[in-house]
Amino acid sequence: MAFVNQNEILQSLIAEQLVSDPASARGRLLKEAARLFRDKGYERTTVRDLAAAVGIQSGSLFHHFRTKEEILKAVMVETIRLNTALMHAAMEQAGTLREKLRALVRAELESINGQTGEAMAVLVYEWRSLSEESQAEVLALRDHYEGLWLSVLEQLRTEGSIDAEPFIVRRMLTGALSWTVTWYRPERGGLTLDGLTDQVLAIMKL
Amino acid sequence: MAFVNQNEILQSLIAEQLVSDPASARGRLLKEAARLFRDKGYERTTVRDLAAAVGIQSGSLFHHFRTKEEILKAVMVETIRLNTALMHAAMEQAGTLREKLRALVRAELESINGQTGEAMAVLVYEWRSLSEESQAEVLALRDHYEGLWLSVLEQLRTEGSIDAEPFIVRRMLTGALSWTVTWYRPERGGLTLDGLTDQVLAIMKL
DNA sequence: GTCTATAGGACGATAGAC
DNA sequence: GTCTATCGTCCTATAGAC
Repeated sequence: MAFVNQNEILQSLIAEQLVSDPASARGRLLKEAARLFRDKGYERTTVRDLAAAVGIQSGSLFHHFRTKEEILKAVMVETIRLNTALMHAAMEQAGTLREKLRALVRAELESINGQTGEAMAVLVYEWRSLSEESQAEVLALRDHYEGLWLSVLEQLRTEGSIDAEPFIVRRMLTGALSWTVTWYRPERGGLTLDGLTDQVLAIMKL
Repeated sequence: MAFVNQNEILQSLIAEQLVSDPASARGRLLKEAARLFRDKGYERTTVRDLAAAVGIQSGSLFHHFRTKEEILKAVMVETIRLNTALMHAAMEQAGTLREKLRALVRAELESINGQTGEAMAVLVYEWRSLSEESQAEVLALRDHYEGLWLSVLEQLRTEGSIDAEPFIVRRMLTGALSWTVTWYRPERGGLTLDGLTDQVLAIMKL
């Protein structure tokens, strides 16, 4: 990951209009929305809270988004787009299969506990707040992301490096890694993101 | 687990008034509340929904519980009490350390995906809906439960059977196992609870 | 693109009869 | 212990001026 220019990836996604520029009005609102949705939950966050966080009145919000739910959906969609691109880049730099798996674990831990952590938590905890139609759209985006994982795990299975079913391994890892957001505090405690990645791989029979 | 009489444990907890009798008015309400809170979320579940689920009017609810939040707290408290007792019994029947770990994994998967699954999901996903004072009370109860896990994992570490830090292994397992509620469907697919337990242990380096 | 003002409805909780 | 009726509050979203 140290050799991937994460900012270059972000800039190219902004240029393609796949994610909002964090400096734009829309981008700033989505950033604040992610924080509020994670901290208070989607239902307990009011449009007044959202508007106040970017310094406007609640009525003005509806000039940018038609409904409150559209804001939640935008947070999720842009987060998946960004993280899929980051993960793809991280994996391509890895050589062996084992290194690829490590790169995936490291990148997902970084997504969950780094800059996009608030939005990733929203993706997990506020899933039910999304309408069924929106859920279907977001799920379609996730398929690419999950495909990266499954491809690596299936190859590890084929060469005999893992015993369990690849899709089950992926689901267990999804739960284990996303749960870190509830307890991992890099600032106090001394465990770095690389150290945490080491621990995950030390638990696994590889 | 096959030799533990789960119903006997439940009956003794009812006798000690640590959990409500599922046949009582209070017990039936808590069961319906767990289902509604899991399906729609705490915030989106109204007191009118809760009352309708047990066939009374919304005003009548407040004869049994002072506030809506008190219902959420009761669901969580009684669920932890029951599952701590079940897990304790499951572990005592196991011989070796490795068998104890398997018993813990099996028991937690059963809590999450069996009868108390709805309430266990509420415990994870609706945690933020609880006031800070209530959170502290429920956390105190969880300490016993977590102590059972840590004791086994630390012994496994001492004998060299696991490489990673016990408390990190437990947290990864918490995430992985609780996440199964989002995808594991025993009815279709053929994977039994024992099969799922096998997969979890097959992923781990033991 | 932001403001003020408010429509229109849903919510948690209470009061008092039975 | 349940009912009916309703209070007071908060919510999302809209309307129209600037």
